[in-house]
Amino acid sequence: MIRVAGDDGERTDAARNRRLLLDAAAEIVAACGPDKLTTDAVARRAGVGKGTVYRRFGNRAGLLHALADEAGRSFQAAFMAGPPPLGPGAPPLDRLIAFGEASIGRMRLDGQILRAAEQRGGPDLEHPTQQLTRLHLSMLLREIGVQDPELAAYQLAAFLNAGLLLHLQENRGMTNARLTASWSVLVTALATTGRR
Amino acid sequence: MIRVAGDDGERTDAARNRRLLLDAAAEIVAACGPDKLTTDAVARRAGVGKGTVYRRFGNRAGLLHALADEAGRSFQAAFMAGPPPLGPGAPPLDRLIAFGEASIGRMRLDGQILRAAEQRGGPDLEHPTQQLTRLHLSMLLREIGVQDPELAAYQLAAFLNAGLLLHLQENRGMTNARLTASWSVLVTALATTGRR
DNA sequence: GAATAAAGCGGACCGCGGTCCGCTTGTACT
DNA sequence: AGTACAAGCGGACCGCGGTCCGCTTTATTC
Repeated sequence: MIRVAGDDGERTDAARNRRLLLDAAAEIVAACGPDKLTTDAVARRAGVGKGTVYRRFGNRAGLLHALADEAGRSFQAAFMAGPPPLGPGAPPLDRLIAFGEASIGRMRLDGQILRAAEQRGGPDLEHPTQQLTRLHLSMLLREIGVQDPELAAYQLAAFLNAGLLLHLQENRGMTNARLTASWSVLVTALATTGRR
Repeated sequence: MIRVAGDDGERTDAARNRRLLLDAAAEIVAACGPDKLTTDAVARRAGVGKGTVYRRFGNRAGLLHALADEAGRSFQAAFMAGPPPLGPGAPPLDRLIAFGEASIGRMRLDGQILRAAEQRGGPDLEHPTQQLTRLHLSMLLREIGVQDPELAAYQLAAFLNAGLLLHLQENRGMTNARLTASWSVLVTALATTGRR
């Protein structure tokens, strides 16, 4: 088995079908919203069988996650390697505040998909994207000197959950300014008092 | 229409069926766990039609919620009218800490049902029980003088979410002591720095 | 107790997520 | 090119949540 550039162990037809499915899914979501995305419809539109959806993505949520990740890749790049205060270079507390602000602002655009990707029992806590978010948060929290940064990262991530933020924005009419302010208060409080 | 004691507008047969269904559900959960509870099975066991389940409880999650509420009634009583520090009489920060500790400890017993009652997109944020929790939290936060107590209550409640806590306990092996400690740090930080 | 309206009831039915398994296709080796 | 085999594929199939609608029971009025 010889592997070539861009190959991650996938057969060429499999890779092609992954793209077909992702594109089909993106079109359906754009047209009807994530709630209307059925695995049948996306398979039909992609011109493949339904089994292929599950082979590639595990389940419906996996497909949505893959979609959300494509949309969120630039966000990841921004907080990992972009300009401060979101990216490296700024003090950790500033980066935390910027991260929350960016996460909240992002909801208007990608929130629907992110929420749809969460399945019963809240977000997939062990999904790579979630892990990356928490890793980032815990790194910043550790720099600040917060006790138990891993667990604190879970706490903070729980509030940045798409389902919650969208609910607050849409059903409770909370402005992004208010959400951001409350986030700032929380992380500032942790940074000031929650030291080791 | 003459109403008698205990009557909340339900016809007698309806009330009887509600009890039959709740009892049947409790039995199934006790025997097989909440994941095995199907609406068909509970209807069959209660000796009623499936439509009745939906007439009484709206959906599967509603049934689980009703079940969880029965189990959690004593907890509600404890933090609303029980002895301090959980109940009234203690300083608000102490009550907050006690509330988190009690919520965390409660998971071992009722966590399964509480998690099962949460549906896609996290917990039912507007369910009366959730509202009561947040009302309690926001009251204590307001006493302390925290900015925007309503929103802070959402933040704190997000961390006390059953799905998250159970995940941390079961899949990440976190002890209740560690969870409680982190909760204390968080609320103490808010109380110290997050003032208006 | 007869009439009547409303509330309740039940189970057939539907759509969707997810599985399964026999068939096909791509890949590596000769 | 030929062969062998793993990987991929597709769509029939299943179980469950949720809806719908014609029938039954209950409560009220006269």
